[in-house]
Amino acid sequence: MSLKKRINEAATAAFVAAGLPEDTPTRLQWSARPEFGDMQINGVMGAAKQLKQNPRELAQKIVDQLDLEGLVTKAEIAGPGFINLHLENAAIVEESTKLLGDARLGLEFPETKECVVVDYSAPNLAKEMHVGHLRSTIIGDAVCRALEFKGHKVVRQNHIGDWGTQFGMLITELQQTHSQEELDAGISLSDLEGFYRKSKQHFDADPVFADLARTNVVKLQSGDPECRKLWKQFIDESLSHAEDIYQKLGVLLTKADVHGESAYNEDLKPVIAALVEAGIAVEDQGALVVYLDELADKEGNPSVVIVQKADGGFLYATTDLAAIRYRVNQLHATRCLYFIDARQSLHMKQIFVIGRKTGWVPANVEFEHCAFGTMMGEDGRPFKTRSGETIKLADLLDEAIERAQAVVAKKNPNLDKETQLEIGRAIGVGAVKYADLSKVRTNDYRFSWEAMLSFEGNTAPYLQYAGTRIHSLFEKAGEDLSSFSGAIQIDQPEERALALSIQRFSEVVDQMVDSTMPHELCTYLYDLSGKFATFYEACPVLKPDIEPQIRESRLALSALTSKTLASGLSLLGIQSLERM
RNA sequence: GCAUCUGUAGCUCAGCUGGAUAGAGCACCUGGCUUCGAACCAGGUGGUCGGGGGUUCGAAUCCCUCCAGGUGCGCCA
Repeated sequence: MSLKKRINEAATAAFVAAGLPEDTPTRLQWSARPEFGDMQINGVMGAAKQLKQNPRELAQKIVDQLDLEGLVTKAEIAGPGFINLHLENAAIVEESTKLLGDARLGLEFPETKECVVVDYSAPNLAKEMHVGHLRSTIIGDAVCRALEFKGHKVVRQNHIGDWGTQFGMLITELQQTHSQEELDAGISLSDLEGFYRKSKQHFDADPVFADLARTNVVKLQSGDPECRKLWKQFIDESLSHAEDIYQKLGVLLTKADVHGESAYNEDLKPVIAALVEAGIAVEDQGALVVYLDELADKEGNPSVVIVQKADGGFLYATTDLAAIRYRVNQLHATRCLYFIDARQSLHMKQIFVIGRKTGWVPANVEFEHCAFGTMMGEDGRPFKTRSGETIKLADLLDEAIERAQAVVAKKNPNLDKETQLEIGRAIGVGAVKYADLSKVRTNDYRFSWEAMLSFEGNTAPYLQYAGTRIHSLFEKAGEDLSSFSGAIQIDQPEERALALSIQRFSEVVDQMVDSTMPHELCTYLYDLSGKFATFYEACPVLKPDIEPQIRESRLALSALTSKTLASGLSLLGIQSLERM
């Protein structure tokens, strides 16, 4: 159990002993300022208010009951009723030593293991992946990693857009640009984006083409073998492009995680039938719609969802409902996360409400829309090229990598070319991912090459750099970083601050697993790296006049920092480096 | 019109379920490399937390209202 949890248990016990109900929040937190000690209990004032007691007197009663022998040197009452705690160095040492030998760095396994279905990335396969897919892919992936590390079962779902009217257009384009022999042999498209553009142009300009396209949609959806074959080829081709991107990004999605819109085709009619039978969907102007009083506005107008078009066609609401059933019934989800653009908030709410109304979603299964904002360019408007086109993800990553490689070549010209390129990749990709992950995901975020690759402040390179310094330290010391263990002692304030920062890792991961907000981990890792930089500056390790036990202790603290940093980065899907 | 999100230092952003004197980075200024990696560190300048009310021991945080901006809103996904 972590230091904080142990102290919190003691605080709760003292609350109870002082006559407070067991569920009174202690509001134990790390102190905002050093003069307030290491931790502070803030819950006394609130409790005193409820019981109409004098907060300082209540605080005194609690302090009298507080049994923190061996953990805390003093507990003092301050201000209107804060209790400030000063931790015992020995306790910090003991806890740090434990963490050094613990691969999970203090993170406990969950009381109940959940099955978390995570919907993320979900590119539309009609087009090439662009920057709009980046946030879902990166943030979703990081949350999956954290959930798995915590010990939950994670089922990734790449809900790709592989079904819909535009595929009729694409199939027709394929037929017109490829001979039958080529089509039989299997297609290869180097420029998916251009291919889509051309087919769209033909569709708009050529009525004959457009008719063929519409016919092909119908044929495709009714299972025509030739259309299905071409469609399948196009999907495979398009998917392999996406997989190249995943590979480059270091994202864990594979083909096995793909479960696209087309997979729900068979269940669309049953979904509609069930909605109608339950009286939830009703006819309106030829279409089938669902009215939701649960989402009515202030005047009482219900929210409306169309689940089937007047022409009998289905919409993405229908597909999403089928996906809900699949995730609950087939995947046995206990928690479902959707990493989808914030602009779809209303849609997601509607789908979830319908899932509850129909009883498809049991009360004990959670559904959460993990929304994120739009990626903006440096001008504060949606991120586009100068000519107004969306930016391909492949191009964005290539540019990031090139820029990073240039910096590596400049900063560290001694490295051989191959290593420079390798490191540049890790830094460039890491910088792009971290820039995104480190912002609160629900807000729009401004993409800036300058801020991202200046490598200063709260950036991936800063964290990676901290890691390389530790590797370098161990190399110089002639010790093995990964297996190092040594007695820790705490004398200097910088050592103490570093050790305390390390204690927080497990609670931050817990917090991130709960909130699905990776920026919380980023903020923490940046703080940790900063604490290390300060320590590294103030506390020499290998200098000749350093006593052996100090050297050992500082090496141990460094090794522990390295472990924590590397674990944190890996949860974010960012590579740690030994040199850069 | 309705719904929803946002407004914090010149810029980019944190601020956890209300907690003490609102924090970082960039930029700017002052220091620190003949020995552990200076892609770094120490320090400084800089804020009516959009405006106004309210709730209370205490508000950037909760409630109301106004202002400004973004996004969404029945047959695309």
